[in-house]
Amino acid sequence: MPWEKSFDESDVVEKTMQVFWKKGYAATSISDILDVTGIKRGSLYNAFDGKDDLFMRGLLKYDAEQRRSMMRELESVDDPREAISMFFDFIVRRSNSDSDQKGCFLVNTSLEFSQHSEAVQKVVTDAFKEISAFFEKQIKRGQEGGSIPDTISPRETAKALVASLVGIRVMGRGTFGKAALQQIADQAKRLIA
Amino acid sequence: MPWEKSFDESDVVEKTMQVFWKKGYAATSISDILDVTGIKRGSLYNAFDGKDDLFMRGLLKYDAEQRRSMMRELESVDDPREAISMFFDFIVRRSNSDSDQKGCFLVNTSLEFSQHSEAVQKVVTDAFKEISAFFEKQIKRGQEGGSIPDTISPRETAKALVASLVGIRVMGRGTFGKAALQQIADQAKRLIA
DNA sequence: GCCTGTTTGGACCTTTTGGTCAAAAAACGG
DNA sequence: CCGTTTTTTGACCAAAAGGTCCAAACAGGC
Repeated sequence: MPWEKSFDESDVVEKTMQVFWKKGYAATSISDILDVTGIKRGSLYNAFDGKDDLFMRGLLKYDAEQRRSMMRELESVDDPREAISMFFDFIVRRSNSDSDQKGCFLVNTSLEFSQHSEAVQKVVTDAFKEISAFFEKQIKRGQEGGSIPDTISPRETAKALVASLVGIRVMGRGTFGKAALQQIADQAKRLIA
Repeated sequence: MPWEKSFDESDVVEKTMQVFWKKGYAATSISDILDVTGIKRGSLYNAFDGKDDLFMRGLLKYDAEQRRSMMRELESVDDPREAISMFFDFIVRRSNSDSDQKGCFLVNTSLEFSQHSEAVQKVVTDAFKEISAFFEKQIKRGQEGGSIPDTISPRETAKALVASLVGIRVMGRGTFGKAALQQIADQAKRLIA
């Protein structure tokens, strides 16, 4: 059994993810990836299947490390109102602390829609569905506990919260200033007030 | 004085706009534009400056014909609450009636952020600022007339409405179903209830 | 220290990219 | 019907795209 790779495979995926995240799929070239990873062409194609493969891996990594891990933390928050509130604050903080203003990789990808495979599209839509389901669950919990009014519709309000979240992610790429994002988040919370 | 162009220049811009709108800047090639317009390479470069120029013209056309013209109509609506409501319904209808699910050209462009010139970025940010200002104005009018509660902040609520709008436009590209968009819009309206 | 099987580097390939150019074609004034 | 002026056409270009390939470099087992 001879030899291990000299480069860290997951490190390459990480760096590749960053580029796709920032520039999008179409605007990112293999040369860009070579530059940022320091790896050589042959090594890349020896370890991965190509551009699509790299993109998918990056997207899955993002989904696991950013979205899923955050949601796992929030699942353990007792107060459902607080869980939703923290979700928004977390996203605002994330948006405002990224000097590259890359936004959300999932949102960005959802707008490159047509140029992606069904598999990629599924990752994105599933992610949004899960976020929506999370909000819905928390709203129901809040209604049971009496902290959220029974008059609102859990499912529809959940979708509205997702839309606000997406809006924050888009506007966070430069259209509005930093202060605005928190303001939007605070307004969105009024939907469950 | 000899000869007029055999092709309709504004027709070329229209068709070009549709392609950029649907596929984005990076994923659209000159050949795509040639195909969809039926024009030949030389003619294109004789009439326009290049890809960037075409993109800018398309974006300006969209802004004028879609966003500005809609807002002009809404300016003349008496009831401020109704004006805001109609804005959302209009966008929902537009999203749901587009079989290509192209979304909003301005929103799409705002996510291609980094690859565009300052001039393009300005068109986008100005558009959002104007929409926000429109909402703010209507909210203030509503408060003066008594149809919108004084307790809400006009400026911040306006921004939240913009974010919701953007969210609808993004989710309208395929993530959520058609019914969901109207539901989100209806929830967003609760911010001024 | 040599054989074995993998990784590496980079030359190379084809296709596509955005863009140029010169010759041919066409409408107008005279 | 002839020059002038502009559009049109398609060949052409250099650069960049994504991807392939193979000789050289390499770390194990024996």
